[in-house]
Amino acid sequence: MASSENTKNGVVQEAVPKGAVSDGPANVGGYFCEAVLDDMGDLQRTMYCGEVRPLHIGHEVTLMGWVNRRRDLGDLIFMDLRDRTGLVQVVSDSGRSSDAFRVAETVRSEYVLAVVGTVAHRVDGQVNPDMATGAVEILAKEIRILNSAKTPPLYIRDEAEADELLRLKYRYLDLRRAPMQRNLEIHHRTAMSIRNFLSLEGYWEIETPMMTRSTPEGARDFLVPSRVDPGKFYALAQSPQLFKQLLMVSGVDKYFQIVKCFRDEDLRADRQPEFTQVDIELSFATEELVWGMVEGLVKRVWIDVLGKDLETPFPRLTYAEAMSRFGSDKPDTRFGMEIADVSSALSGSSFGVFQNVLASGGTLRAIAVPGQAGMSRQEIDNLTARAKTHGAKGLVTLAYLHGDIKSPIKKYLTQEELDGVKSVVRAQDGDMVLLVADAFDTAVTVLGRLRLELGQRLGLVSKDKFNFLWVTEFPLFKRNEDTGAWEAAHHPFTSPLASDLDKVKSSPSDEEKGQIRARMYDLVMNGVELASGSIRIHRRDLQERVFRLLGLSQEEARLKFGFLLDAFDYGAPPHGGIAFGLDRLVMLMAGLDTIRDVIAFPKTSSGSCPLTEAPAAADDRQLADLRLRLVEKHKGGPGGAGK
RNA sequence: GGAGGCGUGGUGUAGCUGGCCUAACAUACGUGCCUGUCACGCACGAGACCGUGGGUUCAAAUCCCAUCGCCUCCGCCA
Repeated sequence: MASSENTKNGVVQEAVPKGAVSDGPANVGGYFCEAVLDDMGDLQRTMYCGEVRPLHIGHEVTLMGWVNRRRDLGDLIFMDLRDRTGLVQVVSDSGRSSDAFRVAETVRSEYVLAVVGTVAHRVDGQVNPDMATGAVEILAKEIRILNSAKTPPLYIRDEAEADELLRLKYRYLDLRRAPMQRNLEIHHRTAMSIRNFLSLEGYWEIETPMMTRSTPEGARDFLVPSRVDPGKFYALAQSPQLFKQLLMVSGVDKYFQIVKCFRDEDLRADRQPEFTQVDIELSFATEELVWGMVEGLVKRVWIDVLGKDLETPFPRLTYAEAMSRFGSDKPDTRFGMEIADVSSALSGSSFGVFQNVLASGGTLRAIAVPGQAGMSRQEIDNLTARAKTHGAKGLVTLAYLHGDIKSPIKKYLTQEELDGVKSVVRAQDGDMVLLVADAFDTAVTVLGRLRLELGQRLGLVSKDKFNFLWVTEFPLFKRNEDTGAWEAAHHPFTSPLASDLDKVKSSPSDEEKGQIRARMYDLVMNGVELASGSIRIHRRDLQERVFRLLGLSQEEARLKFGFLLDAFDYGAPPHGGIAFGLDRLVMLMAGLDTIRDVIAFPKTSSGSCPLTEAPAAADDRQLADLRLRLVEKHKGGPGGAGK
């Protein structure tokens, strides 16, 4: 092009702020400004790119899409045109249609085109077996540039190698990539499958308020100041819990909602401040009813979305059993290495630490790590350090190798005791036994975490397994480590187990409080909590009693939950339900490690959105409307330049 | 709130036991050539002062301090 000389000056750069994507010289001096943009005019898309097949050969088609790649061979130009269905090759040569060819010469990556052309067989030997449309190509008759594009700051390729911050800033480009489109589709199809299933089962989808009142317990609320009533705040709903219970009182009978929930807590790979729940509630519920329904639902989703069947019913495990066997309330059952109680095998041991722990009500627990008896000194030290960060005071190792045993405490143990441990933890020759002596909770939690870490590291976790299970009979209350106060383990509306009801009715001691079990259940898959629910309390007297045990005065209870208690006075049916983390579910189905990849516009781990730059400051006028004044953020203590 | 990792042309990385770095490689981008490419090829070219601020030093991308951002984990998430 004649103007190419002038475009070389790299003019643009100086105007572009650092860190911004620069316009390529051609984009600026040349095509980007000069490109003659066409109108769709009377053109209508006749099919999608990825769906062209040999059966369409000879047909004239009109395709619309983005230029994925262009291969310019001089008098022959190939372009891969992309839409959400995939790619198809468009060919333009100087001989066939010189108009189309002239346009093709000016086209660049990510330009938006309308292509009219004939579907043709590829020339002999030029079929691309790696492409769904690899047997055909489009002989371009007309090419219209519907829009030009700057050189994108990320590659629109399947393999994402870009920094995630950049991907989030240009999310609309990141989402052009096929794997991301696939994730969005899986998300959509999962939601559709759930809607269909529940709808057919007689559940009504009902919307509940996002702006509601702050709940005192649980996660931190996102607050929304009221302009009309200055000094007062709404809270963004953490879950529709109370509303769905009220809907049961209303006689809705079966409710569900695919709903955004908000929690102002720190983020993780699988935690976002706003996330989507599948919230379900039904009247006259029993555990069996809920579990059966959920099993049917999950089965349906797996078939609809993944084309795979699941075996139901799912195995069940009580909380107590899950803790003692796996050291977790969400055990990953894809591999063994279960925790064993070696207390009685070592009860007579002369090792002082064991004696002390046992005497003070503690326990000795162990796992056998397969084939790891030959672990190096350093590996053992690392494991011990890991155990300590998880809360253990130490870690005892027993290496069973070639019929011999290597252990720092070998001299304190008899052969009988060593054999006893080996048989209780079901260790084979060549295994490394890890033993923690501590209070029950600490011992199993530490070993549970080591079990997970080692299972991962040793490749014992098979990626293609989906191991579902129900964890049941959770404790109703748990103690807050910091304050010592009793809190609801799930939420305060969870019904106690009938057999533990007498403990609720009386004035239980702390020990008894800790023993009260709840009609609560979690659906766990591969070590991830997928759903959580319970049979609720539906009677005022019982609800008030539970509030009291949680340390809520009658006054406070009425202030915060009066509307619920009142509702219970008017014929509340027994009811219960469950809530799924939809994004987590989709993440697991898609085989991903982070929930961000299945959410179109997620937040970074500090809660910001690089695309919109939210959160952002409010201007004075907004603050004035809300009668809010900001307090200066004070920097840390007096500058201790002591170093 | 705490711990760890990362931050170098548009992108992905190397360099980071200080001087051979007036920063390398790949890719993308631009120009030219090429009628069967499909990660097209070939040639030429433009492009970063190394997140930011301060310090140490004759000398810093490289060491130290602070700070910002991203990621992971712990706490937290009824």
